[in-house]
Amino acid sequence: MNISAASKASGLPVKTVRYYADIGLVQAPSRSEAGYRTYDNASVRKLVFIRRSREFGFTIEECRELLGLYQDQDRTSAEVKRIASKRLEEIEEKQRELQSLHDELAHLVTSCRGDHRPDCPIIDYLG
Amino acid sequence: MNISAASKASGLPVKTVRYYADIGLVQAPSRSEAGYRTYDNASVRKLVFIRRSREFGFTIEECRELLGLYQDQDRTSAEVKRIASKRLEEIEEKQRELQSLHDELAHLVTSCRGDHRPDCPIIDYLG
DNA sequence: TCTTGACCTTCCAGTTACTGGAGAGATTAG
DNA sequence: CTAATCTCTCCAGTAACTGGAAGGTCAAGA
Repeated sequence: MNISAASKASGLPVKTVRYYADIGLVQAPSRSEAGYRTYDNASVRKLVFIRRSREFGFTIEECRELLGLYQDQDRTSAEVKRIASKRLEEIEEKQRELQSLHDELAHLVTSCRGDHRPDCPIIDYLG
Repeated sequence: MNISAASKASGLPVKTVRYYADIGLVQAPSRSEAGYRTYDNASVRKLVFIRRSREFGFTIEECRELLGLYQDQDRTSAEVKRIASKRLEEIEEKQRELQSLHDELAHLVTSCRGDHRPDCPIIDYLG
């Protein structure tokens, strides 16, 4: 499999596939005689694993940890759960932030007439 | 006012106050004989305006626009409302994303026993 | 007067996780 | 044989700062 096939199979852009090997997140792939990267199904599975982890918002370093656990037959589910719970708390924290931001901004937007005149509660609030 | 006083008064780090002038978001402040930046109340008000706008998640470019409107006596509230509504929609979009992420991850975390064994629905889901 | 410590300056580099593009070699279809 | 498509490496840019080094300035106290 050349890189574009691995890209399609994994759902990651070609550039990103290269990048993940550059930073050592995945093993550097073997090369063809011409120097082309070649991928097998196992590599693609790891790339998919990373893509899904990234979609959950895990950082690259967390993906590194998770991938390590994925490949470790002696892992404990406690370790995985710890990392996932941490991410879950971050998500919840972000949700709380966004909620209060939303409420405040929604209130301002509602109370702004949005006409040709300069009076504006949004500007007043910010200034 | 020297930069650290302006920093305290505006609630922005010293580095950020300098940065905002470097990128032309605010006017370059006047300098003392020794080359120290000097700030007045009007500058501080603008910095506060930017800080609040940033807290709402407006980008620097949006802050530039908003600050322009803030200082424009001939602005229309419609223009301000347009920018704020756009941001509000982004927040709502992000909230929806986070909500589905949250639900999925919370479900996985709940169903993971988190013990010493390797079996883990989180890892299974990612892989 | 000297010194110490807190400020201030500029400039450069690093952060996160990619993404875009240039220039050049390889491969494949027609 | 040629044109299109891949692939390679390397460099730079993104957003919005943040950290740190090297060095100048200022005010207070001994």
